[in-house]
Amino acid sequence: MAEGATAVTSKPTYSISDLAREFSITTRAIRFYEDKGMLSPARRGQTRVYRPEDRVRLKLILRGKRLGLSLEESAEIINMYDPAHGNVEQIQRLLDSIRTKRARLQEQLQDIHALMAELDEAEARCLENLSTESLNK
Amino acid sequence: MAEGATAVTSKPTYSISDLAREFSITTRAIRFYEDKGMLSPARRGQTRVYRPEDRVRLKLILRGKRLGLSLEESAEIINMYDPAHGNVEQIQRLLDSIRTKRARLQEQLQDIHALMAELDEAEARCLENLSTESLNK
DNA sequence: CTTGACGTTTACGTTAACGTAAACTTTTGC
DNA sequence: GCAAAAGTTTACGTTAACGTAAACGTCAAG
Repeated sequence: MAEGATAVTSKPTYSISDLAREFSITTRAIRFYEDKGMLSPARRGQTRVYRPEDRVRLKLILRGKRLGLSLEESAEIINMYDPAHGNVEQIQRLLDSIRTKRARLQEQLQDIHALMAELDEAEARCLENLSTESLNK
Repeated sequence: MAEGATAVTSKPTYSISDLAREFSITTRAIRFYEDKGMLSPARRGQTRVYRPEDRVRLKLILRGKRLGLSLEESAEIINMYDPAHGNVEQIQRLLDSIRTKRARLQEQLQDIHALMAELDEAEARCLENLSTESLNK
C-alpha cells in the first residue's frame, strides 16, 4: 500500500502512515487529533482509511500549529467550514469569532513585520562583525 | 509606587506589578521568565526593580508568544540583540538561525494570508445564511 | 509458517508554561 | 504605628500535546 490510489478515476485514500510521512508527523499525533474529534476517518475493519477531506482537515490542523494556535482554536476554525450552523444567534457568535480571529491575525502580521525588520538589522550587525573580524587577522 | 518614575530627567523604573498590569500578565509569569534567564532586573534590597531595557525584553518575549514561539526560541532571538558574539563560527551560526527564523516567518505570512482569505469566505457564508434565514420568518 | 511491516487499543510518562497556595517580610496609606 | 497592599521564596498542581511502551491482530513474502 505504498500509494493510496485505488483507481485514478475515483478519489484516493491514504493510510495513516501515508499521511504521517507526507506531513512529517507521527501516527500517534494523527490518532491524537482523532481522539480530540478533529478527524474521523472511515474504517476498513479496524484500520483507518483517510480520504481527501480528512487530509485537508489535517493540513488545516498543521497550519494552525504553525501559527501558534491550540488544537482547540484550530478545531473552531475548521468547524467554520461546516454546512449550516442552525439559528441566528449561533451564526452571530460565529461571525464574532471570525472577526476576533482576523484581529489576532492582523496582530501577528504586525509582529512578523517588526521581527523581520529586526532580523535584518541583526543580520547586518553580524555581517559587520564578520568583516571587522577578518581585519584582525 | 503607582508610577514608576523617580525623576523625569532620569530613566524610569517599574515595579513587577507595574509591568504585570501594563501587559496583562501575572507577576508569577514575570518571575518565571526571570527563572529562565530571560530577565535580570536590578534589586533594591529584595525587591525587583525593572528598567526600560527589561521592559523591552519583556515586550519581545510577549511578541514571541503571540507568534507561537517557545520561550527558548524567544530567548534565542533576544540574544541576537546582544553586543558582540565572539568568534566567526558563532557569528556564522547566528546568521544561520537568523535566516531560518526568517524562513519560518515567511511561512507564517503565507499561512496568515490563506487563513484570512478563508475567514473572508466563512464570513460571507455567514452573512448569506443570515439573509436567507430572515426570509424564513 | 514464521517473520516482519503495518495496523490497533490502552495506559503511563514527559515537557513547557505557568497557576495556586503557603508562609513570610517590607512598604505604604491613614 | 498598624492594617492592608505589595513584595519575596519555595514548592506542589495543572493543562496541552503528544512520546513511549506494552500487548495484541493481520497479512504478504520468503
